[in-house]
Amino acid sequence: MRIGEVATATGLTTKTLRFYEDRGLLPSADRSSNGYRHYGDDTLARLDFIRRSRVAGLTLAQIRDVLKVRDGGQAPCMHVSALLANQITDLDRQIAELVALRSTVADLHDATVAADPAACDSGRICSYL
Amino acid sequence: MRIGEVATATGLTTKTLRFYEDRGLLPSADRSSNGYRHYGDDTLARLDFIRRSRVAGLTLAQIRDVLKVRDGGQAPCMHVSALLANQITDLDRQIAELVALRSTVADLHDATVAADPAACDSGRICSYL
DNA sequence: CTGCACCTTCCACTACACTGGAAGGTCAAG
DNA sequence: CTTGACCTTCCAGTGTAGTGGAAGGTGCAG
Repeated sequence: MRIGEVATATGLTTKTLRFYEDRGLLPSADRSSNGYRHYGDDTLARLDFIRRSRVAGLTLAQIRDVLKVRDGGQAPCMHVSALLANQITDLDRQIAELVALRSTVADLHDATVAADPAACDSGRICSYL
Repeated sequence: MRIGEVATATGLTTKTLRFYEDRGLLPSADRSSNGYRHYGDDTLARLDFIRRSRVAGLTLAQIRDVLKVRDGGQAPCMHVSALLANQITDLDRQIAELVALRSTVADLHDATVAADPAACDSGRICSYL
């Protein structure tokens, strides 16, 4: 398959496919005599793996590392398991931060709603923030 | 005060202060005859406002707009109130996304823990993702 | 032979908030 | 007079995941 066909089959753009190659998620593609990239069907499975991994919130760098393990002939199970565990820890931290921020902002907003406009001219630019 | 003193007083770097000026959060500073920036004490209040706004998760562009309203002589109350309301909506959306993602990733991780390593060699690169 | 779709590379740009470094001017102390 | 701590400007890079466009080669139909 040429790059455009892979793009159509996966819903990605040719730009993105070249970008993935550049970032090491796809191996350097075989070329026909005219220089066009040429892909086998295994590429579609690989791109679907990349898609699933993206949906799971992994970065391209993380996905690249998993693929590198796999391409080295090793089953990436342990690696993937550890990666997902880290991912969960990260997500919990991010969620906690956002929830705390939400609470802070909600308090600030409540103050703006129940406010005396005259207070606006204190020396702190805005009395609500 | 010179820029270094402001930096020390606020805990920011001189780089950041020049950057804020460039982005319109600080007005073009007065200069001494040698070209050095020269700040009044009101700058500290302004930078503290910027700090509080940053803590509330506002972007520099949003803070700049609030300051522009304020510098125009208007009390930015209504503007700030609307901004905070938007911010809460955004945060709720982000939190919901992260919670959903956390659930997806947790399910994937559970599968890796309770797994049969032999399944790793199916044609999908990694059977867990 | 000309148009069109397709492919190639390379460079720049997006948003965000800085940060690093080069090259040079200023000022007080020793 | 030199050292060192300041200050100035400007350019470039960080990380993320691409996107946009220029300039040019390839291959097939009409």
